[in-house]
Amino acid sequence: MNPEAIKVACSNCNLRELCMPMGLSEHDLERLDDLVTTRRKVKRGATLFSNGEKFTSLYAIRTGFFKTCLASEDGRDQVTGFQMAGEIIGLDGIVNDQHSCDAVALEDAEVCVMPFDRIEEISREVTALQHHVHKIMSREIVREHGVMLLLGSMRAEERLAAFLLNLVQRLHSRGFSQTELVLRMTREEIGSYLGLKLETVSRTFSKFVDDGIVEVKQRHVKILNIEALQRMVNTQPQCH
Amino acid sequence: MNPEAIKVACSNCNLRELCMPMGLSEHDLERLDDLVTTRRKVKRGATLFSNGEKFTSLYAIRTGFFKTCLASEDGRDQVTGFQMAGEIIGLDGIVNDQHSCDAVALEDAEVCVMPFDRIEEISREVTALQHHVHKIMSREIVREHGVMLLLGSMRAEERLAAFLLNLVQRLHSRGFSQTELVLRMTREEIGSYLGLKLETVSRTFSKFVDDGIVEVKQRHVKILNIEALQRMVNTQPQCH
DNA sequence: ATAGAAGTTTGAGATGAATCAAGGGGTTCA
DNA sequence: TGAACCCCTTGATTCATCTCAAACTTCTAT
Repeated sequence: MNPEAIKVACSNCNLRELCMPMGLSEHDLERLDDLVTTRRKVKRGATLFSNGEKFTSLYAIRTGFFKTCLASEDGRDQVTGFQMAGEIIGLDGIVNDQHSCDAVALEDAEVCVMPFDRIEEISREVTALQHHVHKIMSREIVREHGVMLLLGSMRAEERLAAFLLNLVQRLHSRGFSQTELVLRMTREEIGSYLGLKLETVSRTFSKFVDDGIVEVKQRHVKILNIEALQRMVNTQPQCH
Repeated sequence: MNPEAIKVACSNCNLRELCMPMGLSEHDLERLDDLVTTRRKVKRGATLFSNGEKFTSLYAIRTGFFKTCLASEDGRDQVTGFQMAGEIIGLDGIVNDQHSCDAVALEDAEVCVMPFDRIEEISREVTALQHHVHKIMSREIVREHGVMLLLGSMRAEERLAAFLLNLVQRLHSRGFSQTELVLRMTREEIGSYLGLKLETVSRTFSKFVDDGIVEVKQRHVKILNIEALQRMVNTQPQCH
């Protein structure tokens, strides 16, 4: 076993509690170590995969930050998600053996390449992995339900509040601050995700600042009143 | 083998090309027949499962029509999808072992109950089933991407056009007309799905009628100009 | 260092959809 | 068969967000 292999091994990875190995026993974990054949670095702005490309693998993000986006021929564009360390991307490619969106690195990143036929192979033998793969896909479905709720029924402030809470919660579970975050994406990308124009995102940030709910210095955001954000998301504007 | 068993068997089901058995060989198909333990009838207006309920099974729709919807405590409500014969519902429940949305029958319906632990068990032995389950989940993820694009970037007319085209296409692949359909849901439910108010849905239908694109008699819709609908969906409104 | 590009903020005005309101039509169930 | 209820349509008005525009800030690359 060469040093690189040790470095790569899922069983030694500090993301194992969040990522593919989650919930696996010591013994099962060893089986996972032959799953990740290679790692791949992706420079900021580069794509990990893009629409139409042949699907071969899922990717576990080791470091960095991605967006996935749909771009239809006619110029419509929709960011469908932002992904950070420990999260799995590429699930969209399974159904048609080709990817149906683009995955773009928003900062220099590194991913673990997991060939999907290997995942299916090992899943047949390791029940815990099989179940975990199902959970990962189900989680993505449930996440998207939440985005549909956001896009279908929330107003600009509520959307941005939900977005910030979601980001900060995911960062927190990775050991980062519960109140401070650095946005890796532009206002336009936030807007695309939230179904808003970049000007509206900017104005809404400004309003939050005026209301003393957050501090914003460019992409650095400090949440001063997390309850206010939670109230916005959880409280349907009252009928009268 | 009793007559009921024969009637239930996936291998004899006329939906097998659309549903769980899709792509399975004769031989593999036999294994599926012990998957569906029971069937369940659901009256119009009744729920197949609801938010918070323990997850045990996926359901294949044999007859009838469902909506799935998210209802948050504060009264927000979002229809996340409409499902028809041959489609699988319940995938949302896998991740947390409990359902995270409600599935409501919009007309009297019958579903095949597929215990999920049995699915996982058979999947380990029947590669084709394993792969098909993955595809079903991936397809749902991709479908939801499409809804996000719709909710995030389309205008009312475009949303309704996309909705009608999607419905009619799915009905067509089930042997129904390519141009006529009966809506099983109210304007309000359409609106909830499309992120619009019911009045807007109604007005948009009226506009389509005025433009000679469809005929509408209550819930009966006849598409007169399918190209016009397609153009609406595929053409980004021009900047000037 | 500096120029240019990219990203952000803010203002003013336009607009599409929501809201409020009322009336009509179907469906369902007693 | 009739009546209540639900659903749908349409009009008038309001409002949130978009669009257009301009200026400013920060990053990037030479």
